[in-house]
Amino acid sequence: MNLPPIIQTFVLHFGEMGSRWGINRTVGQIYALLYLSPEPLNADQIVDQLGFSRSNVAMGIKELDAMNLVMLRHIPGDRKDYYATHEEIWDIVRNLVEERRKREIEPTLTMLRSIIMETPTSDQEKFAQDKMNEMHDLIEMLTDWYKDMQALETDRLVNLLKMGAKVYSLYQMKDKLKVIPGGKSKK
Amino acid sequence: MNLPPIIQTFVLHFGEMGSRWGINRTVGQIYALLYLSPEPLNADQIVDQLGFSRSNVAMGIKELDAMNLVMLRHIPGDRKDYYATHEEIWDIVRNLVEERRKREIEPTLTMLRSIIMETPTSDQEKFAQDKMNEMHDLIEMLTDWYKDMQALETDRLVNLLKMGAKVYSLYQMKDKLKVIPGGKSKK
DNA sequence: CTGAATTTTCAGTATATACTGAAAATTCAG
DNA sequence: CTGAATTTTCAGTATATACTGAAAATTCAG
Repeated sequence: MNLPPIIQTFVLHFGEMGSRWGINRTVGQIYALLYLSPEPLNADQIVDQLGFSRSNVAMGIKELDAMNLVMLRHIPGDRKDYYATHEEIWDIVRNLVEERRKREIEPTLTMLRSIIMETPTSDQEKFAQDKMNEMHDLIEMLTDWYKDMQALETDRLVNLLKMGAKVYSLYQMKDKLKVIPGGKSKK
Repeated sequence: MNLPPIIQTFVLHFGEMGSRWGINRTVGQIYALLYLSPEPLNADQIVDQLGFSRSNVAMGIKELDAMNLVMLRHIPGDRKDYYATHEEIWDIVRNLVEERRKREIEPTLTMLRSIIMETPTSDQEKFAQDKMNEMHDLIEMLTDWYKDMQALETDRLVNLLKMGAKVYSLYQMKDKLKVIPGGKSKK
């Protein structure tokens, strides 16, 4: 690996972090490298900079592509495939959350729903079903909330997040409030 | 493994899901079993129901304990250690999020902060630092928001989440509103 | 259509992680 | 304090995952 120290630290960190996610070291490093690169990179450039085999890089790119984390780019007059990460960091976040939802939350909800349907044959099963039902409702509530947030435009979402819990005091006030016809919004 | 089918499906699912997290199959299954059990279980009971070795169970419990996902219980007149999950499902969620924050987010923030401090020695490093700075600010904003939410009582948090994006229209209205002295809150 | 450039696949191997059984350590009733 | 009950540790092994190099497949300039 032959990178400026600042970049190397970042790349190595994401390699390690990757394993806490489902993604392996190689994939984490490739992503980190692309994220920090001002220009799209081709597979050979990645090989040069990270030092693992060509085929490993190909597999890593394929995986990143399947997760929508990386975009294929072409440079006129060059047959090589170049890859880049999304420009806008909020697009990346939305994507990460969405991928997680698909891969982890949805299958769990499906499993829970099908089990909750079944008729329990013992007190033990009845108890277990009740617990699963509780879990199901909670997860569903969280994903519904998330879908709502996902639908907001980024700057609105940021506003809301920046308010944090302050929005709650507003919420509590709602019945004490009345629209003033001539009032001005901040915008 | 000798469990009622409903419970077995759930336990196996969490075993598989575990690997998408950082936790292994054994740990996932033990947790799922404890979650569905009306009573705390001891290591031997877990061995009987899940069918892996005593020592593996001991290690799994230790890991769950380190993550605060499991509580040690004692039954009068019995020397064995019994374990149970938290009763309140929101406690579980808060715990999971908190553990993740500690294990994934905090180290990343620390790394980013220390790199951002350094003086770039090239345009490439400058560019990389700018990207890291953007990432840092975004992560910090999200964790600040999360800390705010974590501090809310559960029922308030649930209210807020259930409102979803509707809270945003409230937020936009805030300058058009005025407190009506005699107004009644919902409570 | 040809063949050089490029990417992908895949069997084989290396590495990391999970799991076991036996032994050591700890706990506590008597 | 003793020793049976219980838990924990750990070296060895099994299993799963990551990685490589070579060969196959694909792409496209000429």
